[in-house]
Amino acid sequence: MLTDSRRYLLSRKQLAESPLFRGVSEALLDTLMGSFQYHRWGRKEAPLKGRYTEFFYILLSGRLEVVRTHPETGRSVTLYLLQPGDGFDLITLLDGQPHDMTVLPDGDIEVLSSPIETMRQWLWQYPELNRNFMPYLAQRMRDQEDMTANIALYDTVSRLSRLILKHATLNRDFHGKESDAHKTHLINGFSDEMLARMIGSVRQVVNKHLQFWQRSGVLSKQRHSLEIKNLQELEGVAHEFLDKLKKSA
Amino acid sequence: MLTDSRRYLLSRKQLAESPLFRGVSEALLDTLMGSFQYHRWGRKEAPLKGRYTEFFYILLSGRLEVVRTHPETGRSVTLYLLQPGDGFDLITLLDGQPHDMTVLPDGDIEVLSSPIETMRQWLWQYPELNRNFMPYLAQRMRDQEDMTANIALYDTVSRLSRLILKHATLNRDFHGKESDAHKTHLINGFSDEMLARMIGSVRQVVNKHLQFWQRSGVLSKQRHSLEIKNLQELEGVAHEFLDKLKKSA
DNA sequence: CTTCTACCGTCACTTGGGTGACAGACATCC
DNA sequence: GGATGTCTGTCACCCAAGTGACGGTAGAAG
Repeated sequence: MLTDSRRYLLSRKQLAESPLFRGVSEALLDTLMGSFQYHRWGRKEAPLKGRYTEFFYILLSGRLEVVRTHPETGRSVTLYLLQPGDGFDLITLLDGQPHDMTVLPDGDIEVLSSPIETMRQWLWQYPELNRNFMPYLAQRMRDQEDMTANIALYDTVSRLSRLILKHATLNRDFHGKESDAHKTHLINGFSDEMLARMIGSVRQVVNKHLQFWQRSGVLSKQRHSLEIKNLQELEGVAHEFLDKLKKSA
Repeated sequence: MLTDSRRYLLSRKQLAESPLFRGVSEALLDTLMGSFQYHRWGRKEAPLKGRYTEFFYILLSGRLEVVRTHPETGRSVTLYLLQPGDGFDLITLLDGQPHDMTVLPDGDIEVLSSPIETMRQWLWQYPELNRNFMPYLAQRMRDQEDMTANIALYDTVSRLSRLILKHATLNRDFHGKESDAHKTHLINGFSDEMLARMIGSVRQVVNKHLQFWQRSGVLSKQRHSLEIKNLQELEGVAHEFLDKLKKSA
C-alpha cells in the first residue's frame, strides 16, 4: 500500500518532467495517471511484453534502443535512443499501423503504459498536450534526418566524434553546469557495440577510433564509460590523424 | 480574370486530392483556399523564393527534392522526394524552428502557400485536417527511418533495386492497373544523379548497376527514363551477378 | 571462489564503392 | 543551327571500413 502510493507519486513526478507532459496542469496530470499502468521490465523481456500497436509507453527510468536489424547479417542500427521521459511508439500512435523495429532495453527499465487509443484521444482533447507533442515529434524527425545525412555523407570518424560530442553536451546541460572547456566530461553506459549501432557501423571500427583518441590523450576509456578531456579537439584530432597517416604512407 | 478563376478552380481541385486535405468538406476547402496563394517557380528560383519559416507550401505540380549537402565535398542526399499534393516544410510547421535543408525543384513547379502560423491554427481547429495530418506525418517518418536503415545495413545494389521497385509500384498503383507481372513499368524523369541522391550514393555507381541490369535484359534505360521489364528479377539478378563475379574472379 | 558471459583490444584480409577524368550524345537556348 | 550546358558511359585508382578470428579481462551469477 505504502509502496504503491510511493511509486505512484514518483511516477507522477517523473511523468511531469517528460518532454511530452512538461508543464501540464495538475488536474490533467491526475487524469493521465488514472489510465497509466506501471511496469518494470528486465533486460530481456521488453520485446516480449510490449504490445506496441495497443499501448503507448513512457519510459520512466533506464535506457532503451529502438533498432532495426538486417535479417541475414544480423547487424543493427539504432533508430532512436530513448531516455527517461521519452515515449514510444510514436509512429504507431500517429497512424495505428505496426512498425518494423525492435525494442532493445539497456538494462532494467520502468515504463508507464496507456491504451494507445486513449493517448490519441488525449492529444486531441487537451491543447496542453498537443503543444508539447508537436515540437517533440519535430525533434525526433530532425534526429532521424541527421542520422540519414550523417551516414550518407560523412565517414565513421566524424559520425562518432559528433555522437560523443552530442552526448557530452547533453550531459553537461543536464547537470546544469556552464560550458567549461577544461572540465572533463563523462559518458556512461555505452558499450563499443552500442556506439557502433548508433553511428551505423561496427564494433571494431568504433574501437579503433576510440583507441586512437585515447592514445592522443583526448579521452580515456574504461568499460562502459568514456571520459572526454578535450571536447573541442575530438573531431579535429581525428582528422589530423587521418591526414598524418596519409602523408606518412 | 477568366484565367484566374480557372486557376483557382484547378488549384482547389488539386488541393482536394492532396493526402493532407483529402476528404475535407467543401466549406473547409473554401476557407483554406481563401488564404492560399498561388506561385509558379522556375527550375532555379525555388530556394530563393521560399521562406520556409514563414510559409507552409503545398506542391501542386512538378517534383521537388529536399536534400542535405556536405559543405566540403558537395555531395547530397535526398531526404524527401515531394510529389504533387505533398506539403513542406513539415518540421518547421511543427516546431517553428528553421530546418537545415535545401529545396531542389526538378523542373518548373507550382505551389500554394499559406502563412505557417495559419496552417498551424487550422490543424488545431479542424479535426478533419488533423485526421489526415497525423498519418501523413507518420508516413514521412517511416520513409525516413527506412532510409536510415537502408543506408546503414544494405549495399547500393539492394538500395537501388528497392528504390526502383518502389517507384514502379507507385506508378502502377497510380494508374490503377492490377498487378501484372508481364507488363513493363516505366519510370520517368529520374536522372542517374537523382537516383544516386535518393540512395545516398553517387552517379557512377548507380550507372554501373543500371548498365548491368540493362545487359541482363531486366530493364532498358534512356535518358531520364527506365523501362523495367521484369520487376521481380531486379534484385535477384543483381545479387546473382555479384556472386558470379566473385566466383569467376 | 570459480564458472560463465559479456565486453574489449587487435590484426590480417578483402572489397564495395567513392573520386576524378574524359569523351560522346542529347537537349535547349539564343 | 551553332553554341552551351546537361546528362551519360566508362575506366583506372585507392582506401575506408566491414568481416572473421582469437585471446584476454572484468563483472555477474551461482
